[in-house]
Amino acid sequence: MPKRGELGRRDPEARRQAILDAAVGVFVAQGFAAAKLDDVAEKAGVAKGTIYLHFKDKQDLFEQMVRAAVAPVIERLEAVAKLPDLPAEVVLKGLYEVFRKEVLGTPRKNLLRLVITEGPRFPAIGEFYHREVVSRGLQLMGGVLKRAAEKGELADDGIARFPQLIVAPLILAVVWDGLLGAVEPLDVQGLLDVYHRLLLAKPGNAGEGERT
Amino acid sequence: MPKRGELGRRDPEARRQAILDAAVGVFVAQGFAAAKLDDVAEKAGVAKGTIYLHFKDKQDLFEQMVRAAVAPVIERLEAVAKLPDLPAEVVLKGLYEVFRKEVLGTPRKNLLRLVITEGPRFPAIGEFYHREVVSRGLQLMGGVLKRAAEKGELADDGIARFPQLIVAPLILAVVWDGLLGAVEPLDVQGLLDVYHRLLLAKPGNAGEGERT
Amino acid sequence: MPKRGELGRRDPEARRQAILDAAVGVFVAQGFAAAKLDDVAEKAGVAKGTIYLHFKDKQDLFEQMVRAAVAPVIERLEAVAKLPDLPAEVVLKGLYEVFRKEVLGTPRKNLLRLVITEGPRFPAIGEFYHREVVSRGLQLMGGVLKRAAEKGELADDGIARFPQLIVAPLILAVVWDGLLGAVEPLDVQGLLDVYHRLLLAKPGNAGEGERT
Amino acid sequence: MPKRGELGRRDPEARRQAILDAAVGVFVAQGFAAAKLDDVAEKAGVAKGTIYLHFKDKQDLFEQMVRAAVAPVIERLEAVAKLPDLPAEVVLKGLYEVFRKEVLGTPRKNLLRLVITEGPRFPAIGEFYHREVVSRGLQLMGGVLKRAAEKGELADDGIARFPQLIVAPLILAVVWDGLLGAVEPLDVQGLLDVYHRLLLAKPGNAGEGERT
DNA sequence: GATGAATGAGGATTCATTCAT
DNA sequence: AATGAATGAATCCTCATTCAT
Repeated sequence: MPKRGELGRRDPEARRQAILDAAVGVFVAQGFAAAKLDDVAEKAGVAKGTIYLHFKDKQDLFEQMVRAAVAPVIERLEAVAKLPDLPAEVVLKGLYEVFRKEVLGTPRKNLLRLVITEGPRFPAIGEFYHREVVSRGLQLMGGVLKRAAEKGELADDGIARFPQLIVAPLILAVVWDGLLGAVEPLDVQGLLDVYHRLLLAKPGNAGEGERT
Repeated sequence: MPKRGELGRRDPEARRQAILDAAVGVFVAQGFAAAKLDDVAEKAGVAKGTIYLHFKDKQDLFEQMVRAAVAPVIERLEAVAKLPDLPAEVVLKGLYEVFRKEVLGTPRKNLLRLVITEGPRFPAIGEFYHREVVSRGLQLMGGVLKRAAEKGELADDGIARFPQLIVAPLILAVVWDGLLGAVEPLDVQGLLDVYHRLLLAKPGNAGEGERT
Repeated sequence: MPKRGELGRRDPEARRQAILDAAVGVFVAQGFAAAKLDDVAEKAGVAKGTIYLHFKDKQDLFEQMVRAAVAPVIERLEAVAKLPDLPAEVVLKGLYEVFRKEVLGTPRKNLLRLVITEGPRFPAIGEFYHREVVSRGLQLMGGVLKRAAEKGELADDGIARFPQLIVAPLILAVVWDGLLGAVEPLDVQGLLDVYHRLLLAKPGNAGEGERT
Repeated sequence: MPKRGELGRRDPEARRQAILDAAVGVFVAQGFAAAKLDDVAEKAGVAKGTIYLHFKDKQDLFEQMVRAAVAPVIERLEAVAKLPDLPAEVVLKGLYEVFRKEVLGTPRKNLLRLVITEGPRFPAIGEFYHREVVSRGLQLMGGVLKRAAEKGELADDGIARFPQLIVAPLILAVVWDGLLGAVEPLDVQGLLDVYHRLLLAKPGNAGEGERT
């Protein structure tokens, strides 16, 4: 939380970023409609008017904030896409591991929840998110699963037709955490372990997996 | 959409219900913060002030609306709980079928999404929802799964430890529909079919590797 | 300047009128852009929000205020139009007399100046003013002048083609009063007397008129 | 509309003038209150801050802008004042001709309207305008008219006491154009012709009824 | 109880003015 | 001097809540 004036007048990009960072926090905590730009400004250490030097209005700030926050995810996806073909086992393990450590264990999960929450009211966000994240992710996972299916590694070849299934427990975890986390925490690690086994278990060898 | 005056002046309960019904629509469409009580009143065919005769304030209306809307679900759960033990196969099939037809195919899905998205800002809702729906549902599914596991019907006995998994694709479907449904609709039926197969063990490996 | 609460809740028309009355004062004093609705509300003895129960927004208030303020003028015009044909001499004398006493000598002149001032930025006002006041007035004066011309009462028959000329010294007086009145007051009575004589003087009898 | 940088950095006077020129356009189009200094700066090809190097604040810019814009008029008046005495006939004809061609037919009329409409809120402008333009103009016209009256050229000698009357149809034309020009254009030429005839005595009654 | 006009705190946005560069 | 990013006071407008009828 930078204090007023710490940001050099010279670096507009830093200011912009400070506003975006502050916006994440405020929008996540309050939702779009209830978020106050005053709060964003204060948190960013800038004056109210400054926000409007960088963003057209509240909605623009919101959308750009989502884009900026999602950018690293996109980069990751692109990086992964360039990797040589990896076995489904490895990809899944890595995905769940990364998600658990770098999303669920961090405030980042709140952003995902925010997208889920506000997306329906912001078509632009839905489209952007689909284009940049979802369709790329599906493509990637689709490829991995198809190869796995061909090698007979999947418990059910139908999985390859629904790469979304890979992500289902992650969405569940995020939603659960937001709604019920305070009442009954979820053992995400355990859940993902089971799910992972479930996806890859060959018929006929169910349940043989080790558990931590 | 009842018109003003159609509600008997004598029946406060009908008025209350009319307000709740109207509230569902408005809150679902706008979210809590952006919802206008003016709209609720108009939709309910009631004067704005009347809302305050039945509900303490906007938040109270919201919470009671969720309770009321969730009530039928609770009843269903209770009814099902009284049924004799049914095989997992049947229960799952029925659950997915009902969900697909009576939730996803209807405005009701929006309510579930509303709970998911606004819940985090309303602890009372999280607690209520957990107490009345989630814990009961888990209990129910837990029992079904445990029995299924004992009979070796599950692809992985770990599933019995995470009844939440049963619901994961449903949550996915609801979230997808809200965020991406307009861009790329999801073949829910196909998805659930695959998932259903995935959860249930293939013939030939029944009873293997029981643990516990 | 009614005080808050003096207006019965029951009489919305009175409130509306109070707001309009207050608006005249504020808009006249500040101009449209600089006028503060807070001031209007305070002057009208109502809360800010109340204004919006009667008027869509600031511009709507402005336009309706002009309409309301101009209404009596329109009525007058209509009343005069129903009168039997009067000689130009009488009509002119009456017009100048009324204008001097009931417009120039009162705050009403400020409203005329406001219309002149803001009209160009509010086409709706220009059109309304033309339709309701100007064209009717021209019609009226046109008839009077035509008859006068036929009877040879006019100094120049061309006047009948430009009924606007009747009004020229009145506009001059209003404009002068606003811009220069504080520095050098204008003897409107004297000016109008001369102008009156000028219009009606028959060629050949110039200057024979008595002066008060 | 000079582009940034075209103005010599060396010539502060040119910058000042560029700002004044831009200001005319913006103030005329929007009025004082609604005019934005951002627009002035952009139009002048200057940074917003630069305005404050030349003018104390918005009001100062406005007042100086009026002074600058009115300056040529003053020069004209002075030039005319040095001319030998001309007959009223010629002076009037010339005045109306010049006004019609160089004011009404040009954006300059907007400036006159601006002075008329904003003047009342800026006493300094009223005083300045009176001192520099109005009183000189009146003096000038007063002289012309007095001589004309003595020669019996006026339709009514009273005109000499109200030189303002000369200008009444011009004010009318400017006001009409702003308020009603879009709805019903005014035949200024015709109007002025009639008025001109009206002011000047018909042959045959010259010299009658002189009064001091 | 029911109404809906009235309230006024609250929040998004604008823009004259300042000031570090 | 010139710049234009930054400021924050000012203002329109909304809407949850109240209350006289």
